[in-house]
Amino acid sequence: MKEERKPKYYVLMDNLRKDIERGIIQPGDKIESENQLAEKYKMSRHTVRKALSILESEGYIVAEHGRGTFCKERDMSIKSTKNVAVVTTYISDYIFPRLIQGMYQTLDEEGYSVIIKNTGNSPKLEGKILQELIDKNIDGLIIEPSKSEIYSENVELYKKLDEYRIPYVFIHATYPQLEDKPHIVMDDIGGAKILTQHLIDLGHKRIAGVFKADDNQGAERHRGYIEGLTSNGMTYDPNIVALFHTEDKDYKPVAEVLKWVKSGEKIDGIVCYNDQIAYEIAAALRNEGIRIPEDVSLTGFDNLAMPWMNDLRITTIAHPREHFGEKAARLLIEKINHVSDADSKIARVVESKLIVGNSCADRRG
Amino acid sequence: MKEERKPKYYVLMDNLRKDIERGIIQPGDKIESENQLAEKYKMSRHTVRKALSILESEGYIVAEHGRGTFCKERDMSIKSTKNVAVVTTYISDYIFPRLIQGMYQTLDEEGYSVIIKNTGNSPKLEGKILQELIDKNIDGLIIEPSKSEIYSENVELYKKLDEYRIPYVFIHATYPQLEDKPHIVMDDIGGAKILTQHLIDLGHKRIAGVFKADDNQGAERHRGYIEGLTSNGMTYDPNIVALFHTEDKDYKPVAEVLKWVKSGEKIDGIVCYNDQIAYEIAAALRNEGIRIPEDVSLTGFDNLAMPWMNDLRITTIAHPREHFGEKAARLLIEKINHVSDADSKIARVVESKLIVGNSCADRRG
DNA sequence: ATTGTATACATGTACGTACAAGTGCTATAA
DNA sequence: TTATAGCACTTGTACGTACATGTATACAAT
Repeated sequence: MKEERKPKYYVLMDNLRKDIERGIIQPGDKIESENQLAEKYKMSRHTVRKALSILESEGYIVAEHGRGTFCKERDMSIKSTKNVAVVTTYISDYIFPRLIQGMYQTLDEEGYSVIIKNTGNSPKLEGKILQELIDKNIDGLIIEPSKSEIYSENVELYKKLDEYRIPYVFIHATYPQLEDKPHIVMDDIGGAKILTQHLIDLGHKRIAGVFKADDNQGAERHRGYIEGLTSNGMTYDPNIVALFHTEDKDYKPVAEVLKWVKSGEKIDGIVCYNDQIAYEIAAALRNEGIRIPEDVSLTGFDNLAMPWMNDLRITTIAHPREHFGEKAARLLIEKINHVSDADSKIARVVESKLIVGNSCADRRG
Repeated sequence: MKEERKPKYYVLMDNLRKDIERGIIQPGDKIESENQLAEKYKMSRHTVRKALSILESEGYIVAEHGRGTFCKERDMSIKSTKNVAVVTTYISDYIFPRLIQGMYQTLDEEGYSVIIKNTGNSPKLEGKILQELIDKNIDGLIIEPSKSEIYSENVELYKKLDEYRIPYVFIHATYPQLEDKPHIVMDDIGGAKILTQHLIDLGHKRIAGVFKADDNQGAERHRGYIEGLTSNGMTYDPNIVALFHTEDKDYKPVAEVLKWVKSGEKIDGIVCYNDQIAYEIAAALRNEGIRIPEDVSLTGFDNLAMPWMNDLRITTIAHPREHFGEKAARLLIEKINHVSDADSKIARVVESKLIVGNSCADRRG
C-alpha cells in the first residue's frame, strides 16, 4: 500500500539515469528493448517510450532505428568550456601584467582561454565577479583574495564553486575561513624576517615597520617583522609601526612616517609593505632633507623597478612574477584534471629570496 | 497524390516553430490547446503532444498544467556568451597592459567578460587563435593585426567571422585586404610628419629614419617621415633609413645606426619607429661616446617611460593608451548592438599630439 | 562466393480511449 | 458579502492497438 506519488515513467527514467551515472550501464552498452522494459516494469510500451525520450533529450542515450537504444558516450565537451578566469586585484599596474603573462602562457599551452577580471581589492566586486563566473560555467579559477585579512563575505560563493565542481586556486593569500583550499603564496613571514635580520646585521638599532592591515600578506609581513626583532632580543614598539588599509594607501604610509620623523623619533631603518610604498616614503623623506640610505634605510617587497628614481634600488624580497603565475596555473590544471586528490590541502609556498639594493646603509662602523 | 515523406507531427512542429521564429506567435502568447490543434490539423491529440514536446525540449514553448501552452520568452543568453576577446601582439609589455585595462573597463561596464590572447606578432598563431575563438562562440573581437603590412593569410577566417556575425574591430592597423573593416588607429603618417617637422624647425639638416617594415604603423610612419622631409624641400635618402622586421627588432635598428655613425655619416637626428627603439639607440650611441641630444637628436612614438634611463625623455607622439582601448571597446559594443550600420567603413583615427622631451637639441644657433 | 529474400526484432508513427489533476470562472450556499 | 462546490477546459499520465520502417541474420538461389 505504499503511496508512490512519482509517475511510472519517472521511475523507469530515474532508474536508467542512475544506472548510467553510476556506471552500471556503460557508454556504448545496449539498453533492453522497449518491449522488454515494458514487460519488466509492467507498463505499456508507450510509457517506456516516454521515459526513454526524456533521457534521449537529456543526452544520456541514443535510439537507433532498427538496432536498439544505446547509452551515449558521455560528452564532456558540453560541460567544458575550456575557459578559465584569472581574478586579480589589479591588471595593468605593478607586478600584475607579468603575473598574468605567466598564467596565460601556461594555460594557453594546455588549451585554456583566459578571462581576466579585476576586483580593485573590493570584496563586493569580488562577489559580483564570482557569481558572474559561476553563471558563465568556467572550468577553473585563479583568484587573488581582496582584503584577505578580513573574513570573506563571499564564502557561500566559494561553496557554490565547490558544489559545481569548479576548481579554484588562491594566489598571494587565502581567506581565514578557506585556508585549506589550494593556494600559492610567498613566504611573507620568512621574507619580512630576512629583511629585518638584514637591517639588524647591518647594525640598525631602531627599525620601524609599515604594513597593510587588510590583507593576509600585510599581516604575515608584520608577523615576520616582529619575529625578526624578537629573535634578536629587540623589543617590538607599536609606536613605530604604521598599519594602513587599501583606502588609506595613497597617503597614510607616508604621513605616518613623516609624523615619526618630525616628532623626533630616531628611526634608522624601515621595513615596508612593498617596494611601491618604500619608494613613496623615500621620495617624501628626501623631500624633507633626509638622506636614503645614509640617514634612514628602507626595505620593500617585490623587486619593483621604479621609472622615476633610478639612483635608488630598494633592498627587497624577489617576486618571481611569471614563474609565480605559472605555478598557480599548473596547480589549477592539476585540479581540473583531478590529478591531485579531491579537497586535500595543497599549499605551495615560494621561498623568499633577498635582493640587496643600495637602500640600506652599513651602520656597524 | 503528393508524396509527403515528413511525418505528421513534424509538419505541426515545423509550422509552430516557424511562426515563433517569424514573430507571428509572440513570446507570452498562448498556443491553441492540444485538442484544438488536433482538430485543426486532423490528427490525434497524441500526435499533437509529440510535436509540442519536441518544441518544449528545444525551449520554444512551455506547457503549464491546467492553463495552457505558451510561447517562451526568447532566451538570447543561449546564443550570447557575453564573452569578447582581445587579441594583441603582446600582453605584459610596453603599452599593452594599459591598453587592455582601458578595454577591460569599458567592456566590463557593459557586462562583457574579456578573454585575452596574444599573437607574439605571428600570423600563424593569429590564425590558430581566430579559429579557436570562432569555435568558442564569442560575441565580438578586438584584434591588433600581426605583421599587418604583409597580406594576411587569415582572410578566410575573417570572412568566417562575418558569416557567423561576430563583429570585430582592428586596432593600431588593418590588413591591406580588410581596410573597409572597422578599425581604430593612430594618425601615424601625421605623427611622423610632426616629428620630422619638429626636428627641421630646430635646425636639423640630416635626419635619419628607423622603421618597422612588416606592420602598417611602420609603413605609415615611414611615409609621414618622407612627407615631412619633402614638404620642406629636403631630399629623402634611403641610405640613412633602416627598415627592420619583427624578427630583427632586437639588434637590427641599433646595428644599422651604429654602422652609419661608424662609416662617418653626419646624422644629427633620427625619427624612430617607437620610444623603445629610440631608447635602445640612445643607449648604444652613448656607449660610443655620442651625446644625446647634443650630437644626435632622437624622436619616438608612444610616450613610453623607461625605468633605466630617467635623465632622457624622448620627444614623442602621445599614445592615449586607456582612452585608445576604451574607444576600441566602444566601437565593438556599437557593432555588437548593431548601432552602426552593417558593414560600412567605420574608421576612427586618433590625432597625433607631440610631447616634447629633452632628446632633441636646438641646432639653429 | 555472392546475391537476394524471408524473418525476427528493433524503433518510429499514429490512431484510439480513459482518467488524473491543475486553473479559472460561475453559480450557489452559508 | 464571502466562502465553496461545481463545471468547463486545460495539460499530464497511462493504457491499448495497428502498422511503418530500419537492421541483422540465417538460409536459399544464383
